[in-house]
Amino acid sequence: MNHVTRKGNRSNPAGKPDIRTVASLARVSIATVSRTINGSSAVSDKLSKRVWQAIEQLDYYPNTHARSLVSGRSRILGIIVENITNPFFPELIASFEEIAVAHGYEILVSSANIDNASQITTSVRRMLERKVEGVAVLTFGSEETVLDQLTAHRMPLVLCEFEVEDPAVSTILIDYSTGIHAAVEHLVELGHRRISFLAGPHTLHSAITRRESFLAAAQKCGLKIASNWIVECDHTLKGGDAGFGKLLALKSRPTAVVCSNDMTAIGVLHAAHKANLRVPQDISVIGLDDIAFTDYTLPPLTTIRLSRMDLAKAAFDALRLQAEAAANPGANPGTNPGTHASSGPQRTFPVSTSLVIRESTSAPPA
Amino acid sequence: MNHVTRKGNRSNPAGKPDIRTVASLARVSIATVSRTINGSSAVSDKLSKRVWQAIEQLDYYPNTHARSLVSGRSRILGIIVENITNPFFPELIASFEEIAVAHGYEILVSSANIDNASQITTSVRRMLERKVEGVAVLTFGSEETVLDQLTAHRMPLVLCEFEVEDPAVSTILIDYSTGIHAAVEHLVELGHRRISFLAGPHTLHSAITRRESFLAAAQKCGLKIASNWIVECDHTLKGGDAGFGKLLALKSRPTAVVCSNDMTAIGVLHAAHKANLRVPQDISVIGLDDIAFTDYTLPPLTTIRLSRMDLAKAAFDALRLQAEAAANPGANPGTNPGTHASSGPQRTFPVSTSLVIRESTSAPPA
DNA sequence: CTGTTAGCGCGTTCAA
DNA sequence: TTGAACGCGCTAACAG
Repeated sequence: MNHVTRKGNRSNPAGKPDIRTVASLARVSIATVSRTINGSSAVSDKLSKRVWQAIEQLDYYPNTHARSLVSGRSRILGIIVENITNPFFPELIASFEEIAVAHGYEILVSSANIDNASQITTSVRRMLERKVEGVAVLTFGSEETVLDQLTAHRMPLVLCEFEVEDPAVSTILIDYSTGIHAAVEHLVELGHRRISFLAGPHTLHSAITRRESFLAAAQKCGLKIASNWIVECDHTLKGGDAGFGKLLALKSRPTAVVCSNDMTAIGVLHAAHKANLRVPQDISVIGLDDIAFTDYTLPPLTTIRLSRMDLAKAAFDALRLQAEAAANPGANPGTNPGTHASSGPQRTFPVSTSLVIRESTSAPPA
Repeated sequence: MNHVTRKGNRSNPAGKPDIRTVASLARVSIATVSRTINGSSAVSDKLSKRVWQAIEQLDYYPNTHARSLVSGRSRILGIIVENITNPFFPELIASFEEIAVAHGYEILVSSANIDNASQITTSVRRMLERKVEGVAVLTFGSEETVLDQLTAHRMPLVLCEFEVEDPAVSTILIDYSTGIHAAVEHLVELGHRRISFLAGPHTLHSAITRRESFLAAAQKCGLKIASNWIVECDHTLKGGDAGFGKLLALKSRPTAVVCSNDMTAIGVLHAAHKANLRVPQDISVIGLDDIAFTDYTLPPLTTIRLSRMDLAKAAFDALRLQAEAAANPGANPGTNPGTHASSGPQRTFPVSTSLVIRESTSAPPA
């Protein structure tokens, strides 16, 4: 404790400006300063102007710790992601950060490995200690462990592709169907009939959804998909490489492959090259996510776009709704007055996907 | 304010456990609880055990906001990066996070565009408001603006490749020479004599250092580097693509190109493919950073490795030293007692580089 | 509309 | 060694 006791010393010229420093310079009470800053209650123009002037003059900014302590609101949102080496996640975090900051929230990022129990315990602990008002669990499906720990503390949450009874848990529902259906249709129109799917881990809800969307789309297009054309990978470069290797070993090979994410697809590009297969002349490849790199792979990758911006916005909206509701429990937003039995505030948030055609798809070899 | 006034209500069975909740359960004073948690002063084994037991039983964890408020230490470190689409930075952030968390610090990430003045003002403001104890400015060189604002607030800083008088500013000195020299030597040994360098922006200190290291290495190897073989790019995929385009227009083309970073090199791979040049048969390419993707480019990229882990550790060490020094000004670490005129605590931190040979380099065409 | 006052949860003096 | 009391900077009651 290095502050000399200075009870009642309202000028404090040396150190950082206080709310009291501002108050005395503006010749008002600290309450008035607080009110003008927060706009919590009307302040006369005259005083308000004096206060803002003092704030500017002193380069004053409020102490968020004190603020959080007294208000019970930290204005921090947590975000947990996995596998930071997939560029999709940094881009997602950046979008989330941008939106949150624009709305006056801070973010606390944790890139824990979701299957490492001690890591996720640490992650949860960090969120709890810093008193985040909600957590976006953007691990795309393997979130059971983190879920238990967080819901046990009544933490508002938003997840992907996984609906939960808990009223504090919202869900982002990504419409993979549209994008994946467009991809399959695109291949069929090019003349492909034999299409493979390199799936993600069966432990990820969204990977399962992606695979099912693919199968549904194939069926809709009247395609028969041999079961060994569906191979489970792990959403990494290496996994895509290895997964495509399995496809190569088949006697009856597909002419096109749709991948559960772009990393897998880039791995496939790599494997195809090693096998002296040209993309797209010998084999067509489609990814999913549309990360920045897909414009610069060889060849540029046709992919199913999943907007980071949309996803981030959905996550933020969900969390803010929860945080705001928790802050003023009386408001009861989202319910018509009079229909008090209605379903409460919005808890599912849709995000769409779409096909981006580049150069990794063409007609199959004759 | 949703807490019902409960002055002196030390049991508080419903809500989150308090330090007072712990104290009463352990039948000690709150001071004793504080002391056992922080180990600030000796507590008898008997009481200490009772306290820890109560903490566990209640699943208590301290309120960091209250802690920060009273202690003046937030235990938060800021990190400002640019261009999050370059995978180097996410990997760097993840390493920094891991180290910081392991040492009980939280991190506050900001991915502002350094040339956007309002964005960086926002970023600085965020750091200030949350009372971070130091900021790692890992934008690799274009940090003047952020620097002014932060040093004006006496914020401890660590930068790359840019030494500053201010005793609160530390510098990470990356030994590019060794890695770049190894790269040039590698090319020379393969038989190359005509080597190009695709530089980074001249506004980045580290980009300048990289270029100068290249020129020095070339000279050491007895190479003549035509001035139009040095082309300034911008460390992006697109920039590398365009930069290589300029090289192609030359009558006297180089047989190898060293790039200021991996993103540039991947752009070159792309451009070479478009120009029907085979890598490495027709042209050799070397990157810098060794991001995860370089293992999966076509062909896998020979590159100069700059360890994210080392860099993150250097940044953390620098900041912690500053933060600790600021917390207890009496300690005077890093000076021999008796030589009170010595230079004070460590302020420069070295990081090394090394060559990683993959498949994008070979002998030049005959 | 404005000021006074209590106390958010905790670290740290000072006495005992 | 331990405990009582104070105050970190701020917001939210409550008076006026």
